[in-house]
This record gives sequence, structure tokens and C-alpha cells, in this order.
Amino acid sequence: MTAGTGGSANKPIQARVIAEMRGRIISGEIDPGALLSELALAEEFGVSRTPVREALKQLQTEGLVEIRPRVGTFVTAPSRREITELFEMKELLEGAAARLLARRGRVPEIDRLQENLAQADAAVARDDRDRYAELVGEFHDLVITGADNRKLEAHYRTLMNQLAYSRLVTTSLSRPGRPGQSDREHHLVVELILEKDGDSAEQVMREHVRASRRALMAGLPLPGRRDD
Amino acid sequence: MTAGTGGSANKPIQARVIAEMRGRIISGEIDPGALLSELALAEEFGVSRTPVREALKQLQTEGLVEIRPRVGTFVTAPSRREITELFEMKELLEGAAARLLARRGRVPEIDRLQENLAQADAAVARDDRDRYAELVGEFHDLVITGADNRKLEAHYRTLMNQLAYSRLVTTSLSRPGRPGQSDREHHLVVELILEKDGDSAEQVMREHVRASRRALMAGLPLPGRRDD
DNA sequence: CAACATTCTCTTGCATGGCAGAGACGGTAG
DNA sequence: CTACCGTCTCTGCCATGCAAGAGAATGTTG
Repeated sequence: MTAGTGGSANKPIQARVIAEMRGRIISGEIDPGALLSELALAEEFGVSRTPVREALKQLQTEGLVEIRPRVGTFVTAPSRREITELFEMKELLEGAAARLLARRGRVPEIDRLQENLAQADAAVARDDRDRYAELVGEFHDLVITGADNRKLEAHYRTLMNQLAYSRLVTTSLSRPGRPGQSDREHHLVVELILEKDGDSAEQVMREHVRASRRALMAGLPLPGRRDD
Repeated sequence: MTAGTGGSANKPIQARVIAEMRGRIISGEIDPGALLSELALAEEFGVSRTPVREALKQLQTEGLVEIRPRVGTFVTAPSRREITELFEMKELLEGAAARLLARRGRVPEIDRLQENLAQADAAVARDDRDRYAELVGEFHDLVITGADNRKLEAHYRTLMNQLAYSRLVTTSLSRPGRPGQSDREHHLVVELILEKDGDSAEQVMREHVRASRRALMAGLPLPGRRDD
């Protein structure tokens, strides 16, 4: 990433700050709980504190950082309970998306899903976990966008950002045998979508998300901080 | 909520601005499409432009206003398509909440729901639409909070704000016979929740939301601006 | 040595002022 | 009368400066 740091600084400066910070957080480049100093960020980006401050404020409403007044801005560290809730929502939204996509019939996203599956099969065959993780992200993305509901998509993106999912998915796939099973579940979902069987597609998709969650939670160190 | 509007201006000033502006928008006190000038708002609240600006930025991420760079900040007017999408999400979330609530068993929210129904029956009997509209809001609120999922609740609130639902619900209930039917549907949902029949509760809840939407769209002038 | 009060520095919160771009208005030429 | 162009005012955007609260470090006292 970090594309476009050179030259094209034409765009609104503060949007760039937001995008950059969000990228760092969801990629796990910054540890949860870390302090984000307005001043330090301002100096790093070569701008004043004001746009940085506004960027952090927006990231707060997205649930990525927590601003404790007069104290500091910290990267949010989801509690175990929050992670459970987020997965519950993920299951809900992706299931609904699968149903909606099945109802829509043949749309471009379907073709791209099949292409995605082909590449995923190859990645699993050569045990290329990084590539497969990437394809998993694309798969779920395609299902969501294929639902053709911008609001659902927006809420989904917020959700995934809060989960820092791109960091978690590798953990989930490190479980032996998980990539293969995940791939098979993806195939089944697409198959049901092609058959326009919305009910089953939703059901299988939800079960897939639950399985993914189990694989994740099992291989996660996750200090049992506060369960409250 | 909305407690402490009088006197105690001790709290962070900008949070007050956000709450006040949000209230005005979702109550319909400000017409959609209207221009919100930073300067004018700052003078009205007796503060500087900075906190007002940050407040507007937050409202933008909540989807309540649209900031067109170098032009101005405007109250968003959801297109017909967006309204459809929002209701699709509403149906999804409330259905899921009903299911989750049914699974939880006997919790305080259940008692409050039954009390709500009793008062709603009375309101319908004396044809008190304003009071019934209020109770409808409380009913759906109880179902959501009863699901015991903070993330779901947060997304739901965002949704309802974007819909400016409190303004719409009166329109919906102005259809002859609608309050009575709505009340009966509420009764059925609670009944199914009490029986711990999550599947049926979700299904009936979703159907209820669809019916509510139909009653609303029918009685809505809604200039067919852009369907894109 | 331990517990407490105090200062001191760090952080964000808010106010103010200058700047640039977008759109509206009016004047002028055809 | 119409179309075009320059100007002018409006808007948000960003930089800077001051103030206030929170927490840590430290000096003080038992």
C-alpha cells in the first residue's frame, strides 16, 4: 500500500490522513491500545493538528479508535464480548447478502465469484495461505457487493474494520485443514446461489461464518482481559 | 436520553452541538436539502466554528448530512432507493433481534414489552395516534435492546436516524386501520417470543416491518426525485 | 520505609485568523 | 434579447495560540 504518497497530494489532505490511519489500524500495523498523539501524527504527515484531530474524530465514530477526553486517543481493543457480537453481526449481514444475491439472478458478481473460486482452489492446492487469505477477503466482498444494497455494504465495512478482520483471517486459516474446508464451504454457497435457493444460501453462509469464527477463536491467544 | 438539556452546560461543548443538531435533523425540524452554515451555527450556539465543524463531520459519518467540499453542508435527503435499502436493513436487524430475544428467555425487556402492549391497546382504543406512535417507537426499541447485542443496537440507531423514522412513523399510522393491525402484529411477535419460537418470531417481525413499510410508502408524497 | 499531597508535564479542547475554491451576480458585447 | 465573461462574496479548509484537565513523577511527612 502507501500508494499515492508521491506527487498526487491534490486531494483533500484530511481525507488522506483518514485513509492512511484507517489502513494502519485495520492492517494491525498499530497495536490495539496504542496511543495516537495528535501532535506526533501532525508532524509525521506534515500538517497541522486540526485535520489530524478531525480524522481521529471520524475514526472514533467508525469505532476504530477511542478518544478519552483530555487524556488521549487510543486504538480500540475489542473485548471478547465485542468480538462475539461483531461475528454475530457478520453472520447476519453475510447471510442476508447471500440470500439477496441469490434472488438477483445472474449478475456480474456471480462470474467473478466463480473465477475467485478457481483461483482459490489453486491457492489451496499449492498451500499458499497468504494468497488464499486474500481471495477469502475478495469472496466475502463479492457476496456483499453482489447484494446490491449500499447500506448493507456500508455497515459491513464498518464491522470488518472494527474487527481488523484482515489481520484475523490469517490466524483463522493457520488451523490445519481449515483452508480446504473453508474453500469447500465457499463452493457450496455459490452453488446454492446459482440455484437461486436463497434460503439455503443464507443458512449455509451463516454456518460458514460460524465455522470461521470457531477456527479463529480456537487459534487466538486473546488475553482474557475483561469479559464483562 | 435528552436529559440535562437545561442548565448543565458543563459537559463537552461539542457533544452538545452534535446532540442538538442530530435532534433537529431526525425530528424533521430542519428540511432535507437545507444548507447548514458553520458560521451561522457557531453564532447561534455561541461557540467557535471549530467544534461546529467537527460536529458536522461526525454527522456526516452518521449519514445525516452531506458535506460538499468548498460548497457547503446539507441535510441529506434519502433517495427512494436509499429508503428501500434502509427498510431492508431495518427488517433484517429487527427480525434478528426478535430471534435473539426469544432465545434469551425471560428477561426484563419482556415484561416491559407486555406493559407496552397494554398501554398500546389503550391508546388504539381511544384513537390516540400520537401516543401510539410513541409506544411503537418504544416497542421496537425494547426488542432491539432486548437482543443484548450492542453492535446491533448501534447499527440500528444509525439506521433509524438516517430514516428520520420518528417523523415517518406518524405518516405510516395515519392510514386508516393501520394502528389496529400494527398493534395486533406486535402482540403476535411478543407471543412467539414468549414461546421461545425464534424462527417464527423473526419471520413475523420481518413481515411486520414490511407491512409497516408498505403503509408508509403508500401515504408518502415523496417527490420521485432520482431513482437511479 | 511507606503513604500522601503537590507540582509539573503531557494530552486534548476550543478560539481565532488567513487562505483558496466554487458559485452567484452583474456588466458588457454580440 | 441573449450569451458570455469577469468579479465578488460565500463557503469550508487549515494553521496557530492559549487554556484546562488528567496522570505521572517527585518531594514531603508520618
